Amino acid sequence: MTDQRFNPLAADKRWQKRWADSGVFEADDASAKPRSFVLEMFPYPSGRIHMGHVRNYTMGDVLARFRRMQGFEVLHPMGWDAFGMPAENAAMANKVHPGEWTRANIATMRDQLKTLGFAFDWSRELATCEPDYYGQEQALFIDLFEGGLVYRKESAVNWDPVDMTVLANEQVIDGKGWRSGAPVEKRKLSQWFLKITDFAEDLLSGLGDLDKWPDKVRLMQENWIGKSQGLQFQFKLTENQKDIETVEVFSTRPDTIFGASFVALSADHPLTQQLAKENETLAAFAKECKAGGTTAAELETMEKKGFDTGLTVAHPLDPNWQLPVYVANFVLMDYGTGAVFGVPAHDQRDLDFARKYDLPVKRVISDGELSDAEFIGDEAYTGAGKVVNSMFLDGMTVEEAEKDIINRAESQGWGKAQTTWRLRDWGVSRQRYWGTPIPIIHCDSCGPIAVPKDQLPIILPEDIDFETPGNPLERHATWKHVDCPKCGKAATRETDTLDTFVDSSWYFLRFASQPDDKPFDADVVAKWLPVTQYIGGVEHAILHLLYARFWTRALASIGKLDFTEPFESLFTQGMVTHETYSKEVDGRPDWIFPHDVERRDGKTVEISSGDPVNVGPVIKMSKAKKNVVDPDPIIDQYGADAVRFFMLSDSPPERDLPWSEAGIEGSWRFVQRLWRLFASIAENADAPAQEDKALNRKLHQTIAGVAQDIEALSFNKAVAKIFELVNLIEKSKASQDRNAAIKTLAPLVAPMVPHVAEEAWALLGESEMIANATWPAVDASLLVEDEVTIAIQVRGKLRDTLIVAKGIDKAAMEELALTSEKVQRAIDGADIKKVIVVPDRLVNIVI
RNA sequence: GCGGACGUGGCGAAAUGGUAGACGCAGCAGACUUAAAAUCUGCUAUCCGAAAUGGGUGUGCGGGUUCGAGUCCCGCCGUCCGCACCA
Repeated sequence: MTDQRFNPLAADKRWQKRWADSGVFEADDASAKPRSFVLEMFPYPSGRIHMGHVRNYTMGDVLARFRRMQGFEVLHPMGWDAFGMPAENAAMANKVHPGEWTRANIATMRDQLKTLGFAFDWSRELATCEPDYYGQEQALFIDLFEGGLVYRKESAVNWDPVDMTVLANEQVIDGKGWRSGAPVEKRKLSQWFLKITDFAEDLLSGLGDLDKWPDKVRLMQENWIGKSQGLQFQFKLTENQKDIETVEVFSTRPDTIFGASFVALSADHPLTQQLAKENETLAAFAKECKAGGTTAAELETMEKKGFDTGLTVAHPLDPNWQLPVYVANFVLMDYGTGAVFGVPAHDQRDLDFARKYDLPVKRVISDGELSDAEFIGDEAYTGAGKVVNSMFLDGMTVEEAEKDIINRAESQGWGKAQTTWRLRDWGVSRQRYWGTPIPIIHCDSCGPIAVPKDQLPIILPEDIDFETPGNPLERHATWKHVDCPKCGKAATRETDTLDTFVDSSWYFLRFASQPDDKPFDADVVAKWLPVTQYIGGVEHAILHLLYARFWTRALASIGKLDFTEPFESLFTQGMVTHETYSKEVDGRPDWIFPHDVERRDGKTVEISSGDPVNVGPVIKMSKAKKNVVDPDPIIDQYGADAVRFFMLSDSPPERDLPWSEAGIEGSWRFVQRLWRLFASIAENADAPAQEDKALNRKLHQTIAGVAQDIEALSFNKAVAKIFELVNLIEKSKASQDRNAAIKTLAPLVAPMVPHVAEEAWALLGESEMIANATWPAVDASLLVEDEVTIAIQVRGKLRDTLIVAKGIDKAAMEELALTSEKVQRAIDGADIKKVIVVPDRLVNIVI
């Protein structure tokens, strides 16, 4: 006698233990089977798992289990992206050591993941904050350093002048430090950079081969890398400024050179700095440009301001034409040459600037509709057209003029074709404790030198304090004081740590192979990599994915790997979103968890205090804004399978999923429905051998359809197909065909709801675990229908539907359509002009 | 500001340019039950209509291409993601 209901409380634990004890999900490096490396982006151990994690890992798990059933040797690992700022914030707020906090979070989250029954190979678990990981990362850094891919340069950071500390962009709110509230300044520090720009061309062209990546991600990366070709040339100053005679500019639109009305310099430009020494107002303006944060969004949305230096330059094609030279806050020293020429008629930013400082606006590109003297109002014309008002360029298209002017500049020797990139080198220095120490020693005599590899790992000191802001490594009494490994004199360690994006740029290699004495074994890595299917949030579309692609190339370039693309196929899932709730405290929002909020009398209030709360927009779940939902109580109530199934149903996986509790009940009922079906076989053991052809057909269509949908990660469609099958099975009369369909259903649902599937498999007398079962075979002859329903339209409007034999000829379809009473009524005696017949689909009668 | 996406019933959604709303949730009505839960059956875009295998409207808004547009093109609006020190 079987239980009427499936009891997940007992069953989940039992099967999770059996999977763990038997080691079924441990990947075998030596396997002869075809391989599949299924990887979900590893989580930051922020404290507890939230629904976004559950969605991400459920998707990967379904694919991993499905691939195993198809006969692949599957690598499906899990680990922890364990360095980062929140641990330091926790240390400051709660006086707990970042390591202790992080490791406790990992333990909690590991337990939570285990209750969901994911088919992870836990034997390969890793955490980036442990010396056995970051020590190997230090070795890789040294390899890159010795390979000439690491260098040091000055770069600006957000500086909090009150807390005397470097702030992350996230910690700058409206231009002020998040703790101190003091206006943030830009400060230059000497920092470590990786030469990602050496690979710009290759990272760009490599996108062309990533045909299993979403187009949108490739496009975003392409735009980010931002290759542009243009003209670089010099404007001669009409009066020399000491040793500076020219201003070098770069433009992607040299065709508009006759529309130039000013030259603008960055505040950091050498000429600006020289002039500022003797001009206090300019010095003050340059300083003002340094105020505020460092983000692109901030730079581009701030008010465009300029300072007239009083200098002029000569136009390269007309020595009598002089242009004023401004210093402008929107010109970046990092891009191009740090100086531009402004063409107000054809660039919005330049136009805003020209209107503000009353500079000439001369149209040099015309779309042909208007006269040459056409007016430019508040909108720059950035479209295509013919060149006008430009002497020898007149009448050319934009493209022709670009080519012509570049050829002319090169042959006359005043400029040259130049390719520039938006992509900048990767600054990896962080002035923080909780990260990988950069393995460099600074010696007064020898300069910065790499730590010898036999002295790795350089371990973070444990005895640190967060009482005072700033980098604890810098303040530590002894840690940084070492002898120079080269000359033996007293020297100091680098106290910057690595950007955590470095940690996530090679963890997939370490999952494939984790020897004690080196970062990875290239031969073993070659067996698993590239990652067959990578799954993660679209918010990583640019930075993480680009850095990982770069890191793989960098290692390949120094002979450590023999492939360049780490991720063969990429899927960017949508985020699980939720409203945010907050109360205002000291003018800043104090975030509140959804479970601490309820609706009372149409108002949203905090449960504990009854205070009304601000209801914010529906955005991705994040610990920072506390709009997270914890899966634990839901798993306790409904079991892992219902939670997993719910994450897969309904919403297409690439779309955002607004969290709602309502649907979980439905998933719970479905799990119970499955269980009753499985149990019903035993009760119908002596079922008659009646044929149910419709059911068999549906079964095989479902096997094929679900496999296709899982491969495309369209889980919501697979779920819908399973519902249709289950609906049909339930309507089917008890028979052997019905029993056979139910038995085949078990492996079909096993990747999604593995616990109830295992339980059913055992109930149906199987001794082997369903985790080791194979995917059911499809009888192709049952896939094709022999009848189809066709639509009959009159002037594109549906008037009737007919059931016809599949594959009947066009003439027969047309004849049938015309005999329909409803169609005749719709035609109402009018002349038939045309009849369109689409075989097995529809007939459209045009009158 | 720049780059990328998304927008279809009360809700999550489906639909190689070819019957819009499959499938699920919620809801309503009924069956079973002393009762409830669970389960089962039916209905459920919207308007007109007592109803109809009656008709009109309908995929964010405005145009266009096509025999035919949720799908393709142009222009808007709204929302979300990223913007290099959040991960």
